[in-house]
Amino acid sequence: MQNTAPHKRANLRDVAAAAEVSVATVSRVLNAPGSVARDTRLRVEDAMARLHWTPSAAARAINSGRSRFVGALVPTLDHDIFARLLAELESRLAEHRLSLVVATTRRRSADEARKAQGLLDIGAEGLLVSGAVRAPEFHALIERTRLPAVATSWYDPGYALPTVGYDNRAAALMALRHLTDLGHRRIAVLHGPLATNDRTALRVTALEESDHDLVFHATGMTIADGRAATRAALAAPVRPTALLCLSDVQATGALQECLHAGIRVPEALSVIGTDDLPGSAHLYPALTTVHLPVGRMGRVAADAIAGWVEAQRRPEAQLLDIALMARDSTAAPPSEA
Amino acid sequence: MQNTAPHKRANLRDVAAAAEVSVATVSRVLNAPGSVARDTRLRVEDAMARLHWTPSAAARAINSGRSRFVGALVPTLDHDIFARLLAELESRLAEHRLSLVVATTRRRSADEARKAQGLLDIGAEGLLVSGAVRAPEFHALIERTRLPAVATSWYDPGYALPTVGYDNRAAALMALRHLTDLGHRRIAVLHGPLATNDRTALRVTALEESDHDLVFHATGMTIADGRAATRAALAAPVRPTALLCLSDVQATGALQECLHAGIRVPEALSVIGTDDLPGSAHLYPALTTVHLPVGRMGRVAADAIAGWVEAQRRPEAQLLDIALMARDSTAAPPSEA
DNA sequence: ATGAAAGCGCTAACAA
DNA sequence: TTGTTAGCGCTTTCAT
Repeated sequence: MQNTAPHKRANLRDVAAAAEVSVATVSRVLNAPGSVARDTRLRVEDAMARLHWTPSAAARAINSGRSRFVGALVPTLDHDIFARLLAELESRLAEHRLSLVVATTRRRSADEARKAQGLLDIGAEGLLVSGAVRAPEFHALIERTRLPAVATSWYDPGYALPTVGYDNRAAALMALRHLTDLGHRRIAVLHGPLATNDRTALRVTALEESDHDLVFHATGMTIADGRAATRAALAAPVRPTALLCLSDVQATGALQECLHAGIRVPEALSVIGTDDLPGSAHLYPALTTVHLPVGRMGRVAADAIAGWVEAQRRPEAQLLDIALMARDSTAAPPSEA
Repeated sequence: MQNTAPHKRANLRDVAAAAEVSVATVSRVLNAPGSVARDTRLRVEDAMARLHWTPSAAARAINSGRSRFVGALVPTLDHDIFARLLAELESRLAEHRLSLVVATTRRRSADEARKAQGLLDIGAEGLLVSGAVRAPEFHALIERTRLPAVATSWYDPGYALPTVGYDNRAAALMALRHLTDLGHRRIAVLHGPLATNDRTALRVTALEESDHDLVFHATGMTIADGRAATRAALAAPVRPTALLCLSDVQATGALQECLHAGIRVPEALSVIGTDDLPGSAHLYPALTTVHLPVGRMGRVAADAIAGWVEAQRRPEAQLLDIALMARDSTAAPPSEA
């Protein structure tokens, strides 16, 4: 029989008592171990261990005004690109001793503001968002609270939030250039929804502004959508010699459709993607695509937001390099059509 | 010029002052609105809005002893299966007004205990882990702290933690049965690392214990690994007529390899997977596989942990159904070999 | 229905 | 180097 209370979690006072020091000393071995005499410190640490004590994050937060976590607002986790982004964010933030709380917006503008508010309510010190946020309430919130927030997946030094990402226009044009350099003139473009995805919109706009005569096919973001859009593109009166897909997922669908339809790639049709997903190099044929540095983007964004919340350093917009990965799905167009 | 303090975030006291009530009343409109007179409540709510006030999560946590978030410990986010699991967890937990903090273990036993401790330190009320956790320190931690924790991706009513998942042995045997029913006798099995993935180990063991004469090929969890292992399997002195892949990723690699090598599937070789990833139905040929209900698992697990932390209801282990998705990558073996 | 006041577990200014 | 003590923003008795 012990006469201590039944089973309450120990607190700092208990540790102080057990180590026969004051609460301040215990707090010191936590926050400034150097300022505590060696054997005092040892006694305290021993007491902490005996009582299985860990400081209460809530109590520390209330005093320090810091919660040590940031929120990430992504449209979905179903797309490999966001999953990889989060993975890198999480591991890099951990190095800054920051945790990551995840929220998904399902591409709904209403969710953007609501979930951002939710993250704020639970004490997020910063926000990471993917792409431009449409909801005006979101921006009002950020402005009002002065919450550090960085946007990823695109680059725009003029945006309200610091951006860490690549040049989406350049990515689309790089793919286009590759095709035209090979001699393609009849090119169909497969792209995702413009209304809910500004990166896609940027890519499409860049292509529209080029002098080339492109046919655009809007579709969804799944492999099945890519297949369907490919069917549509190939059924056009003037059949394209190349398919420019603004997402590797759609390109994957395009390749599948060609396989099913018996169309030889790249001999009869060239296919190029955008993203360079892990699987893209292993498709049949290996997909030529524009590499978007998602992993590095995650790390850079993590450092940016960490620097901001830790040291009040508002980061500059950062442009990350993209690169053409020429593989086996593109070639010169068939000599005569 | 205002003579209020520069720009401090409002607190409950400020709201009370603005509404000309006591702090207790403000607290009440938050926690028991019914017990406050209608127009007092209106006055308070108005003050809250005017001051843009939201309660501090840390302060509430310190008083209520509740942080309202749970942690998820997953090996990686790079695999579609974990990404989908997290997506479902997050959205379902949100319905319970719980947030999700993500931590990845990179399949390292040392990380399991370290990251779990980290989640605890920041105040997680519960833990969700994927698969069996090897690290003994993890279990010691759970036991000592009595932290609600549920394991997903497998089913074992005898495990230390409540499990929410499917029968991995049955999944492997279901795939095997499909092949043998078709007449296959020479079957090669492609599987991932046994040492770090217990679900894989369960599947492999089940196959080993069957009476069938199977050849096992251990490989990694990428498409490239699947391709390499397929090459190895097909180079065997007695060439298999079917490939049983314990992951759809490996099956995808197998299909790619066959495409590259000019091996016709399913005429010359049957390929079956396990997982039923979103893309699997769109491979060429469409992959026959065993469907694992990852989405539902996420929702069920979220409900389980929520019930536990909210109502101290330790959940029962839950078995989820699996199903064979017979598509185009399997057929009877070639008549003569 | 409302208010006064005592904490929750910790940090940090100030003293010694 | 160590201790005392006043908060941090909120919840929760206990009065009224």
